[in-house]
Amino acid sequence: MNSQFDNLKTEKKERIINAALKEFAQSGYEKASTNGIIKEAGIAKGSLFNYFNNKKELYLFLLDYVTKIIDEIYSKADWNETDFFKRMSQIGCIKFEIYKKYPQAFDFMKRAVSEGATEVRTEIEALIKNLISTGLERGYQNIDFSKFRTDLDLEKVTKIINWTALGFAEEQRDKVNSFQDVTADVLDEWEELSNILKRCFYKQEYCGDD
Amino acid sequence: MNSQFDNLKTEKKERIINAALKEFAQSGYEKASTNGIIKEAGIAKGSLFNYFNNKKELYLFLLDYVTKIIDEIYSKADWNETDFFKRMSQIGCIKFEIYKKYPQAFDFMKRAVSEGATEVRTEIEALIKNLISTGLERGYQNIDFSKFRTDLDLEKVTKIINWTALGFAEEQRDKVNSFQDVTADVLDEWEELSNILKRCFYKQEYCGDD
Amino acid sequence: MNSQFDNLKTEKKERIINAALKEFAQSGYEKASTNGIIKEAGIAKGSLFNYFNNKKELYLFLLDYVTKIIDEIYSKADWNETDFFKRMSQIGCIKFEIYKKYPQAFDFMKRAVSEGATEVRTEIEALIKNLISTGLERGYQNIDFSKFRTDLDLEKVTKIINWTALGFAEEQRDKVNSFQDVTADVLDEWEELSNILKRCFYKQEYCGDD
Amino acid sequence: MNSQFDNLKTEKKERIINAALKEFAQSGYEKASTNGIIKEAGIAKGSLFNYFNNKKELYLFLLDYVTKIIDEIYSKADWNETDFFKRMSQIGCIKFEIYKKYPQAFDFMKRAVSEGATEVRTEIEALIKNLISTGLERGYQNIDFSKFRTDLDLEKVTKIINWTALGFAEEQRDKVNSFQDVTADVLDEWEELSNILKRCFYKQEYCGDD
DNA sequence: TATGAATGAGGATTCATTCAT
DNA sequence: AATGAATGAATCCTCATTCAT
Repeated sequence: MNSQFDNLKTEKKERIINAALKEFAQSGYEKASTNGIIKEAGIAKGSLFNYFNNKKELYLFLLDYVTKIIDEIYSKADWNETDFFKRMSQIGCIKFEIYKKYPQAFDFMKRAVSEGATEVRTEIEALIKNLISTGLERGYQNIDFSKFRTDLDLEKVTKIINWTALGFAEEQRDKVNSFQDVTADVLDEWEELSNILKRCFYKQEYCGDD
Repeated sequence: MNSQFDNLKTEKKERIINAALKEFAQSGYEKASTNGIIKEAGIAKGSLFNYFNNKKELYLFLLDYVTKIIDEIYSKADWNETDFFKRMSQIGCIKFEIYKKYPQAFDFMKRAVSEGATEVRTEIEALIKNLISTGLERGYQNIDFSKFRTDLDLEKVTKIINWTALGFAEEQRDKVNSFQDVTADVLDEWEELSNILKRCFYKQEYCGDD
Repeated sequence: MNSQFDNLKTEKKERIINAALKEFAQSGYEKASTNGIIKEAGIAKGSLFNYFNNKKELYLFLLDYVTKIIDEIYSKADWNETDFFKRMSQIGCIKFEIYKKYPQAFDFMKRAVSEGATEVRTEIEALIKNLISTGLERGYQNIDFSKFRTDLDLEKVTKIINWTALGFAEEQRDKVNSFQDVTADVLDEWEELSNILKRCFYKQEYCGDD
Repeated sequence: MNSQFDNLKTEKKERIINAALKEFAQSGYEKASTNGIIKEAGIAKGSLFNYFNNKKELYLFLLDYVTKIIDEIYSKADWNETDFFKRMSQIGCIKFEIYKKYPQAFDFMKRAVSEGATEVRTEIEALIKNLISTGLERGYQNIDFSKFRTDLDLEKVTKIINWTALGFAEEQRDKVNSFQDVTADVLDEWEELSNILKRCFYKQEYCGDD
């Protein structure tokens, strides 16, 4: 079980976690090599299987680990900000900060989303579903929806905005591939998109560009 | 070569193609088992390698096969329709029709897009690049962009619409997972989204829900 | 059986024989590909197995074929020449002539001698033994052994000469590898070796260099 | 690498080495079956590939192994012996002793010399070239060539003697095939050949049969 | 008689997992 | 608790041989 793994020194634990995240992120579940992990982590073959009974258990542990990191995003957000677009920008920035801190975790998660291995797909999908639902729930907390035009279906409008944000994020990710160089440019471009959306979906008095 | 495969009876060819599409869609390139394919297709171990010299060649053949199916979409579209949203609906419907005819091909393509295997990634990326460029080119052919508001950046606006369409399609796919039962409902829902977008992005005189 | 093969047109027979000789010479028994043979010969897969029940039978047929070619060597020699060294030179020259006519047969034979495949080794060894014994028997026919010194064991002396000839031939083969460019030089060098041997093993009155 | 293999118990290492030598000697590089080796050695399928990454590496290891055995021959010879024939006899005897100790190694080497597999041919040829050059160099070390007649080309004379020795060795090997029973007889026969050669090639004062 | 598609045993190699130390 | 050698099922692929046409 994990009790044995938990009792390890923090440094060793991190070494193992990072080695495993990296390997799974690079190669996907099935192709990831336990040999690669133990080599990178500098531990013995048997040890890995002492800590985690098998590959799947290790993968699921990591899935749980990154979930906690994602939770960090939400715990850091300023839930008093009531403007929908400002909240989105804020969360985007925090995501980015955390990415710089735990890059492997993000690469792992990115890979997990498109993971095809039947052995773990179910768990990943459940996690994603959960993440999305609680994410939306928390993401919409304290938002002042009264700024939106009342002649448009609010649910649909927020969907359009979310899809736009998602599409934009995807586009940026494809463009940079490693989040190293992105900063102000990306934010500026998002600002422009935000303004278009605001002008369309907000009541006229809230359309100011600030 | 494929000459031997081409000479097979249509029924057998389809059995093999579908078995392979299914296996690759489920497991990805590397983990897909040729054993699984021949078992599902009901052919002998060696036969598959008579038809295709190796796994990669088989995969590339399938990639070509689905490309042709995608081309079918465009060849069936009415390129005289100048309204952006009507064109999108039309292509969406055709896509859907073809999906019902070749469901595995779509799952295969979906998987291919996020395929990580280095052995075939180059080919996939080339194909995608080609698909996107000719796709956009053809997709925007004859569109009357003068209907759009001139005070908004047209490029960004079309991006928002495309992301919305993509996000909506994804949502529907996740919802139904097998496209068996969806029809009018989906179209109605898209119509509603379309109307919101039209009201926001078209000049006022074109916002009629026609 | 071979009756079916025998009834083939000469041209086709030769095409098949040469293709097979070439393939076996290049790749050895086990690694030789029946596919390679039928492709080179321009016949159908099944045909080869109509003519010869299996790979081994084909190989054995070729072994027999080249044996007949070797017999040609002896049938062409001038058996009235009684000088041991002149006879050797003569046979060497004839060998060389025939090599130029049937190069594949020689390459095949060369490869056969060092063939390791257990499936055919027995037959090859029997053939070689037979070739050597009848070869020696015929090679020594009509030779005037009275020219040799009587104080040396004749059997041993002829052995030494044969080993020298063999060693020399081997050396030349390694040097040229394809018998294309060898001619006078080789003969001259052999002449020199012959003279040394003559001076040692012939009675003094026969040591003249011609 | 070989570190894992090196750490094995001597008995197991020898079992594997001998099994592999035997298989490669019998079947040649390409046709040699790793299955055959592991079966003969009594180890698991995967183990062989733990010790040696692949077939080629195993083969190259064996090539190195037999080279060391050959070096043993030279390290045991008495390099103060200046008589050419005595030196040859001596090395011949040592070779024979070692053959009795490592029969498979000799069969392996014999096969290697005529190995056709392109995958290992380069390495074999390099080894042979090295073996021959250092072999000749060491073999002729301290030899008193002044014993030879000066009216004969020394280079050619030594060649004749070497070819004779080689031919004789080959003859003996073919005769006994397992070297179990040969001893004094062979030496006696070689002595007789030596005497003939000495009487022909040495200056008269050194022809004593001692 | 000639064909070539179909077969399947066998090839080398990989890798998660076990277990004696 | 930690180790790493041993395992063997599963991987893709080859090829001599068969057999229906």
